[in-house]
Amino acid sequence: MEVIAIHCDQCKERYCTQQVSIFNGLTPEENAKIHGLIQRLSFKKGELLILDGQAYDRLMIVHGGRLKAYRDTADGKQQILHLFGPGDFLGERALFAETNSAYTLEALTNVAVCTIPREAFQALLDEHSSISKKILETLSDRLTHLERTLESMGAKTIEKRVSAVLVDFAEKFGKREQGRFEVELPLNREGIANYIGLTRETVTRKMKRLERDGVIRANGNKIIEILDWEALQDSGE
Amino acid sequence: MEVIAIHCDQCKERYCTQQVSIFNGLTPEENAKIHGLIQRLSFKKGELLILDGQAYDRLMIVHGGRLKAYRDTADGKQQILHLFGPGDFLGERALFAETNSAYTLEALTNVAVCTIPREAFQALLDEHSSISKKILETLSDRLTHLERTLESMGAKTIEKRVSAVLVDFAEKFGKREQGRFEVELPLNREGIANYIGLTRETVTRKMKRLERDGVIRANGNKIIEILDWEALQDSGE
DNA sequence: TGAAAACTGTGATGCGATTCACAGTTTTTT
DNA sequence: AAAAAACTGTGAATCGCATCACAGTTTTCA
Repeated sequence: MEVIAIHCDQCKERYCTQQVSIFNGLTPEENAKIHGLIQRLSFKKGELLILDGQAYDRLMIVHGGRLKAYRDTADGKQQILHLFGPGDFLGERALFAETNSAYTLEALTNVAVCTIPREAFQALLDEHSSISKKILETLSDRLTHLERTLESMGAKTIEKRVSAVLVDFAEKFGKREQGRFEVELPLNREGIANYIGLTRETVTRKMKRLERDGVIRANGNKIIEILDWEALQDSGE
Repeated sequence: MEVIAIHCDQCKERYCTQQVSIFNGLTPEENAKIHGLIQRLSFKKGELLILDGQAYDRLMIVHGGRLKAYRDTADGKQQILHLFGPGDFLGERALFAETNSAYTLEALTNVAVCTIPREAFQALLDEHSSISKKILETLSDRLTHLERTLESMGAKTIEKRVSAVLVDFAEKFGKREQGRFEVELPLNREGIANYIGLTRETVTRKMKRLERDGVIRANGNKIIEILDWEALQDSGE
């Protein structure tokens, strides 16, 4: 897979600055100014946006689509570290030092992103403390989330790990539709396995069991309906 | 165990503001002003500073000693999430919202801490963007660290997990002395097990094996000497 | 729409971490 | 310095996840 950047012309219509919470509360002039600093890019499903270890010095904001951040491990697997969706940003590490990326970033769907160079963004931070605060808040949330993930990996039984990741996906990617709560899974079974440190087969078996127990219902491979939210959460605590 | 706060009179002499990187680069007047906002406390080994779920609205900066942050899990174990030492801060979540603590905080040694109320600290952030940046940087580092931990928990073999945590401790708590590199372990075997999601016995066995292989040497229960840094790191990647 | 590709489900087997129990050692306390 | 408390080491049995292999199903793409 190659790293290809395609300029996204449709994106010009809707500014990231209006879609992304870290830029909330800015004046129209400020918005316009920031808009001038932004480069908009789009990528096709499967493309790699950043490679592990590659130099990287921009803040990236996800406009639309889904991304996964992962590292290849010694035994040939991927450890998935984060999933990103619309409104999420990444690359904040690059804001403080000349660092290389700590992971590979892959498009799970077609995606549109906005990027801002380090210098420009640092200037923004100095001028607008509200942006700093938003970013602090987001990083703090991400830490909390990672802590929860870590907790579920360390102390929970395997069943609970699977339940926990489904709850996780449900909160981020699920939606209520005609009374049913459906989640379009951002990863296939193997991806889920790589996310929570299990094998594909084990994830399959545990999810099947949840289905047999009436906790979830599969609708094809990618969509699950959550039937017994309670049971899913309980087994996660 | 009770939550007891003892005022630390010796601490008055040395200000946190001079010891902690987030306050670097401030003028003496600024320092004095911040100093007025700070409450200094000390705790004895084993005391609980904050309980999981308890309301908490201050930023806490570790002046001296070691702390662990953990959550009790359903199966009666502790999942240790962070270890804190001098210069570390915590409670940043409280800066953005009325949240309750996400974990219990316990003193591993006698500790001295400084705390700043939310409002005062928010005002500081507005006035000094350098502080914001330092905190952003620290949170970003903590995320990176947590990502590494997560990776090691998900994809590495158990041996590698143990090696990885020892490297981790060595970087944070180790020191070179007369040519030997010694680490005073911040946790006992059970604590290490709770940190990396294994059992006490397994940690014991893996560490014994590392000792047999000449990678480390135990000096009592609490201190290990690292003999083959290379081997320890390699098995961590 | 139909063929190809990707993904999922499931049985059998083995390995290795957990569990349990208790002896041995280190550390703390007085 | 002695006694108590806390922690560590180790064997044996068990349980559960990983592995391997392959059939079945879903999704993709022409």
